[in-house]
Amino acid sequence: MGYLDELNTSQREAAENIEGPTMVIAGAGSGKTRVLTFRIAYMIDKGVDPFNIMALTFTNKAAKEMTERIGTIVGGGEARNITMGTFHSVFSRILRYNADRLGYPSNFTIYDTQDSKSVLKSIISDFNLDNKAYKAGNVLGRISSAKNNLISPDAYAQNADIQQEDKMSKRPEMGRVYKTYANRCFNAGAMDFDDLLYQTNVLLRDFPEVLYHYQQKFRYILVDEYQDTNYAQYLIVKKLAAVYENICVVGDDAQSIYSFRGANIQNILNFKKDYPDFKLFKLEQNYRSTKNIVEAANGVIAKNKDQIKKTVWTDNVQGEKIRVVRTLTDNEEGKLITNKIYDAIGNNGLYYSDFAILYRTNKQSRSFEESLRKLNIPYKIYGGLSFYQRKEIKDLLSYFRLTANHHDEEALKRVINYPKRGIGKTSMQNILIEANKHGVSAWEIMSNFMKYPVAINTGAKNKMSDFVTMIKSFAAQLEKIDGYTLAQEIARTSGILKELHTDKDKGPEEVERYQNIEELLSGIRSFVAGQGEHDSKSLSEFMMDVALLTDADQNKDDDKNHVTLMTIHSSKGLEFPNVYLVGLEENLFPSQMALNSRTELEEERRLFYVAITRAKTTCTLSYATSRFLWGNLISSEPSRFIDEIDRKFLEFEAPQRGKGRSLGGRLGGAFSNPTASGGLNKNLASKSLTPVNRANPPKPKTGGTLDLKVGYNVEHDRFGKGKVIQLDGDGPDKKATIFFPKHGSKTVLLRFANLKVEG
DNA sequence: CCAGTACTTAGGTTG
DNA sequence: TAAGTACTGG
Repeated sequence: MGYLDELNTSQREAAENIEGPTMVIAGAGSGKTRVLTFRIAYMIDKGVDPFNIMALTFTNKAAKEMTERIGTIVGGGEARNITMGTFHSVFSRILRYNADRLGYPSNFTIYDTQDSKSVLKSIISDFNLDNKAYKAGNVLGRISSAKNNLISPDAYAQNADIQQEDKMSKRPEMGRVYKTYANRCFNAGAMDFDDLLYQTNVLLRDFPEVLYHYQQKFRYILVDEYQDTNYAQYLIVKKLAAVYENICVVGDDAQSIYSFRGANIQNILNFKKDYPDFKLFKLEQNYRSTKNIVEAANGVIAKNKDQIKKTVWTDNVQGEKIRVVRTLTDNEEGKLITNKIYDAIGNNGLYYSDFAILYRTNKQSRSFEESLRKLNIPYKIYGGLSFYQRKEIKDLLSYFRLTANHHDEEALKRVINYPKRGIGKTSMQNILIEANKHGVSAWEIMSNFMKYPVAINTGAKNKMSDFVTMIKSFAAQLEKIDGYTLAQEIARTSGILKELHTDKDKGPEEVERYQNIEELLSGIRSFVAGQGEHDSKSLSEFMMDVALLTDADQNKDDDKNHVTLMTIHSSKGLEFPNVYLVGLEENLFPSQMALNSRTELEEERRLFYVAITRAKTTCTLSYATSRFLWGNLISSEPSRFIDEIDRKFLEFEAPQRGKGRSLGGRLGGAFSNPTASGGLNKNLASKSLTPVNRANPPKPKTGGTLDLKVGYNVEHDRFGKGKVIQLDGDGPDKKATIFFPKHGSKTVLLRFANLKVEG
């Protein structure tokens, strides 16, 4: 157990106190992960069975890091038996195992936020609600917070306070929407992210034997980032720990920055009430940053009223002062910071990866991105669209989802007519209406036209039946062949691969799409390979985890030596030698939206605290006195947070010479630049052209509807020459799918297409 | 069905 | 400004 010698006194005490309720308040950079991992290692050394340990984190990254670190201490074999992961992944596994008790299939789909919003959009439109008051995102937020507070649809509808709130925000039908949403998800065999916590609570509440089982299994429970737990998470942990009370929570109230999504600081305070004889450990020595940085940050956070008292200190060197720089515009800010990084690397031989640019809002990344590119500095912007959210990935995954769970309605809607197979919106709408009428899935209707007569034409019915047959043929192989082989077959047979392949020679974006699909498939291949040849995994196994994966889980071996650009929120838990904290302006940071209440402002201040404490050696703050906002140049004042740092830790940098000149050049250019008015003229010109085109009367339609056959060569006004590859629909709905060498294959309505048939 | 246009809106984010 | 959605004409 020599590894314990690597801990300081309070770290060691916290790690060794493995019995009974324990709370660890861990200041920034105080070695929190180290305590957690050593604590688990110590437990195992003391004879605790790894099967009895559950460790919960908030991000996949944290879970992965901890697994690896424990593995190096106690050995991978032991580490594997610990139940470790995010709340969502750990409880999704428990839910799958017990799904039948709740009436869900064990292979239930996990709807991501996109799916959830799409369900809500269709409900809102079905109910004819005003989609201004009922924006899918807002409605989902409302439902999400209900679920996180364990309020069922029925309880929601009966709660007078909630009804009042919804009336005030012009959403009186919220209760009905929530209930319908829950029903549709259930009928689709789908849980959304919040359900994973909500339904776990239902499971533990309604099935005492299940609760008993997991109480016995998880005799030792650890929770990381406890300040970020919401009520649903809090209650799960409380119930599971109720018998043995071997619960250890680790967190830092000063770094609570997610209250806007339901995190509740009160959970830290409740801990005292729930476990009066708990032991409290404070980790106050910072190993990360210089004295200047630590003390400056302390001074800032001291301005908050709500906090648990602690004194973070460090033995590290005094270090440089925090630099404050001012620029005239946001573009100027980008150039200046980028130049500083360029110089620092050139003069001191540092790595690109020693630098991070942190900002409050994603859109601020633009000016830095431009300047970094100009100087050829490698950078990576974190955040934004993740791999798994990309259209082509979601499309293919939808086929996999549908194969595993036929009732998955969002997957069905996505791919029923992609690639094009002549199943239109109206036909599908009729199916969905029928499904909702009977309270069954759309699949149920489509595979049982005898039982559920629907008024759509036979052609569409036949095509749907073909689709059903195709998916069923995939499903028949789910447990027979390995996941990679099946995934490949689905990609091919469904037509997705072909669809993207015909696009391939079009442009870089199309090529990228194709590459993404290849990347997904190769990801499946490595997942499936597992240990040996005989235990290769199935596609259903892959699908169980895929909804919970994020970009960080992709083991890409790309170059790690780059400047990091990210929001302060996503920087939590990370550290960098040199941090540039940009856009320190009133109404931007603190955000304008946080100025209404003390608690909101305090959360912004904690965010500022998190930002400063990411820095190990140097920290630079910057602000611009004017900034482009939605097309307008607005002037801005320096953030109050700069003033909140004691002057003795700051060094104000004189604005650089020549800056005024370059700005003058820019503005002057904009005012006097002939292209500005030229551009305007161009717009006017193109507008005045349109009526001229319209003046050309459309040619009268020839009888193309009648005698067109597959294989004919035709000519289209816009797409040029092509060959008919498919014909669908009748009368006015008659349409042709035509392959145009220049534009790929298109489907056109014959009524409008004005095709010329070539002799 | 496709493509072009008019109109709206704008935070932070994990799973 | 930029991006996304809803609408409209062929």
